[in-house]
Formats: sequence, structure tokens, C-alpha cells
Amino acid sequence: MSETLLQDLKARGLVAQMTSEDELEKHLSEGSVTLYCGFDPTADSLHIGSLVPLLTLKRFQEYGHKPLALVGGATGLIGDPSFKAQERKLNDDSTVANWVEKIRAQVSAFIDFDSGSNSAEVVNNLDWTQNIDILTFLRDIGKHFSVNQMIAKESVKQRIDREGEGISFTEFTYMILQSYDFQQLNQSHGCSLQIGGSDQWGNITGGTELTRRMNGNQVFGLTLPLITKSDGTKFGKTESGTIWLDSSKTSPYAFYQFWLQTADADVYRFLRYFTFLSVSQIEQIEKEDEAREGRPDGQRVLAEEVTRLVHGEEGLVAAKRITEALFSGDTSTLSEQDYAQLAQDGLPSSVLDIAAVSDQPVTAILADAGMAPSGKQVKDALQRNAVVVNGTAHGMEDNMNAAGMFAAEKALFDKYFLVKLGKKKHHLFELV
RNA sequence: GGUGGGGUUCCCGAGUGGCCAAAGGGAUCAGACUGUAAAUCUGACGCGAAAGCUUCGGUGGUUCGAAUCCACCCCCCACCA
Repeated sequence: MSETLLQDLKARGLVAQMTSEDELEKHLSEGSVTLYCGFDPTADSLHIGSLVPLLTLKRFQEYGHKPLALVGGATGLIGDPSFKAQERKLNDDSTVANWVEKIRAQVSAFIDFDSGSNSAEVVNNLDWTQNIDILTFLRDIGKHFSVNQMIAKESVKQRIDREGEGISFTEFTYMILQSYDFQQLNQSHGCSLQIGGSDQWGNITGGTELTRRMNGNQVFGLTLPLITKSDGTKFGKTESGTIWLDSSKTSPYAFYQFWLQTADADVYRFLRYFTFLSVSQIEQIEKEDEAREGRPDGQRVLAEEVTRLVHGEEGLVAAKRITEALFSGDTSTLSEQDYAQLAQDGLPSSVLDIAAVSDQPVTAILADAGMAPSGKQVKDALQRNAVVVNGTAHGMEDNMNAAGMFAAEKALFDKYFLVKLGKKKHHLFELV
């Protein structure tokens, strides 16, 4: 590790902005630094949008620094307005409290709590904000903020300028709360660096200012780039929804598939962002892919690495088992036990009582099973002969022939039907 | 409290009495080509296999007929107080 952490981060393209690069570089070289990153509970799980900051905390820890993961028990009640087009609905406090606990567990999986002096910690900003009284807040903290400066911040400027939108005082105050977090953590933990997404720049610099004013300490900020896709669509979403880190919300199989489907134009960049492979290893992969005709290897490496990081070796093995079974085109090698295992591993599945549904159109049966959001899409697939049941393609003429399509004698091992809709959607039905 | 502007199908956004299940764009899904990639082309895109059914903030009304007109209500925004 002759390379410094900052050099590595920059080589990966993981630095969007930072406060005084030279001084930060110096600060990091002088010993173990305590840094933090906040995660607000806006749902019951984090999604892959939080993966970059989480992994970055881990990168810092690997270089001997001490990471603090902050869960926003307080800020989650307020809502961060940064670059949000609209004011958000408030969540009630029992909901947020519940989410805080889930997110606390999730972030904990990424950082090491048992590595001596730079062991990670999880903190909750509700601890130092819930008992503050309003006058203290206004006099001791609010006095350090200039409204002129606050409304000039790019993160809220659009909201203020935008026709037809506005910002409540509640959300406007968010920046002050987050700044206060930094000041508090500086005081209690000697924390001197905050990292976050590039949308957090305004909030982070607010915190460095406040810490300087209240504690007289110089602290630093570093932001990570917004993850973009080459085709301009939003990263981390598919039509079936957000890609979550929680395996009960996004199965390791679905998670693995998500990464495997990364576009060529993005894959080497993503390898830098989301894996711990060295930059030179990644360059090597890219070079080999270029030299090879046909299918590149980058996506496979990316999917494997990230799935392992998030779901462990076990999750990865399960995801690959399903993938190989479904996409090799050869399901004949699967045993009865394998089918049972596939469902457990995260292949979408459901039971099918054919007698009860034999008079229903196939579109309804497949849509109800969750293979498509509406029967229309199934119909579209049927019209193109893109519904394949146990290897046999079916068209629209079979729509009212569910009984024939799922006849018991056609079932594998007397009970399984593997249905493919289009090229990528698979579902396992088990007869009852 | 006053004045003005708004609330349209996932998103943006047209639509001011019948030709509107509602332009256009985006997103998404499927097909072709491929490599479970991109780009491109094709199709779908409120629900329904179909017959048909239900939508344009809400409730009532006018009308043969309403997203479009009227009344009241709810919500959002800007400015003024």
C-alpha cells in the first residue's frame, strides 16, 4: 500500500469534491482519523444507492481510520431537501424508530467493529438532538447560520427558485441539524471528516463551518460522485423496483442479476466504485475483455464481487446456482432437490392449484403470480410466443388452455413447472 | 385573511363540451439483431383473453353528451397583508 488512500479513491473516480485537498491529505497521513457518514432512515432498508458511501467507510477503515456510521433517527424525521424537487411527507416517529433499527443492522454488516483502536461505531443523531430545547437551539446553534448563505446553497436553491414549489422551514432547517451532528461528533469522538454523496456537499460544508465556529477545530469534508448510467436512466432502479440491500426485499439472485445486466459502458467504472479489486486488476480485466471476441467478463466479476460483499459467499453461491440453471438453457440436469432449493434461494416461486384456476386465462395466472404487473404484458409475450413452460413455447391460442399447459403429466418430478416469460423472467410453480 | 396560478393516466406534459382511454416525450415491458450489454428497428403501455368496465383532486349539478361548463369543498404554489 504505497499508494495513499486519497490517491486510490481518486483513481477509482470516487472523489467528487473535498475541502482543501492538500490539508486533508496531510491530515490523513498523520494517523488514524475518525470519520463519519450519515444514513437517513427513509425506508426499512438501504438500497444500492447507499452502497458507495458504505464501501467507502470500509475503504477508510482498511487504511487504519475509524469509521462512524450515523443513522439519522433525528434527521430522518425531518427530511433532507437537498436536490429534491418537492417537499416530502413526514413519517411518524414510531415508523422512523423502527427503520433506524433495521438500518443500524445493515450498516453494521459492512464495517468492522472489532479491529482495535479503529473499530467502527454506529451512532444515532437522535441521541443528541431529542432533548435540546428550542431556545438553546436557536441561540447556540441557529445564530451561527446565515439565512443568506443557506438560501444560496445550490441544494435548496432550485426548490426556492422553482415555480410552483417551495420549501418548509422544517426541511430548510435540515442543514442545521446535519451540521450540528458533525460538530457533536467532533466534540464527542474527535471526528474530523464527513463523507457523503455529492448532494450532501452543502450540508457537509455547513458542518465544517459550524465545527470551526463552535469547537474551533478544522474538520474536513469529502463527497462521492453520483452514480450515473451511460444511457441516462437512473441507477439502481428497475421496473420491478429498487434494488435493496435487504435479502428479503431483493433476493441475492435478483441482486446478482442486476449487476450482471450492467451495460458495457458502465461496467469498468462500476468495478472501481463497488469492488475492492485494485485499479490495476480492473484495468487488466478491461484489457482482456477488449482482446476477446464476444462476451466480456467484467459484468460477471462485478456481479460476483458485489453480491459477495452484500450477501456473503452463501448468497453468491445461491445466486449463481439459479443463474446457471436458468440461463444455460439446460434444466434437464437439475434434480428434484435442486428445484426445491431454487425456490429457497430466491427464484420467484408460488404454488399452483390447477383445478382451481383451470378456467382462468393464462394471462391472469401469470400476472397473479407476479411475473408481470398486468395481464397485458403477458398477453404481449404470448402473442410473440415468448411464454415458455418447461421448455415448450406457448402462444395466444393457449391462453384459455391453462389446464392443458399445466397438466399434471407435463410437470417435472410430478410437481414443478418452470415458466419463462420473455428472456429474463423466470418463475417456478409447484403443483399442490 | 386577500389576490393570482395550479391539481390530467408511473413521471413530465398537451388537452377548454362530442372526433378522448385522453397528443407528445421519458421510463418500463416484449420481439428482431445480440452477449442476460449498448445502439437501432418493431409492438405494447388504465383494467380485462374478450365482451366490456373504470379514469382526468372530491362531491353535487347543467347537458342527449363533461377532463373540459357551474356550485361548493379539499390540497399545492407564488405574491400581498
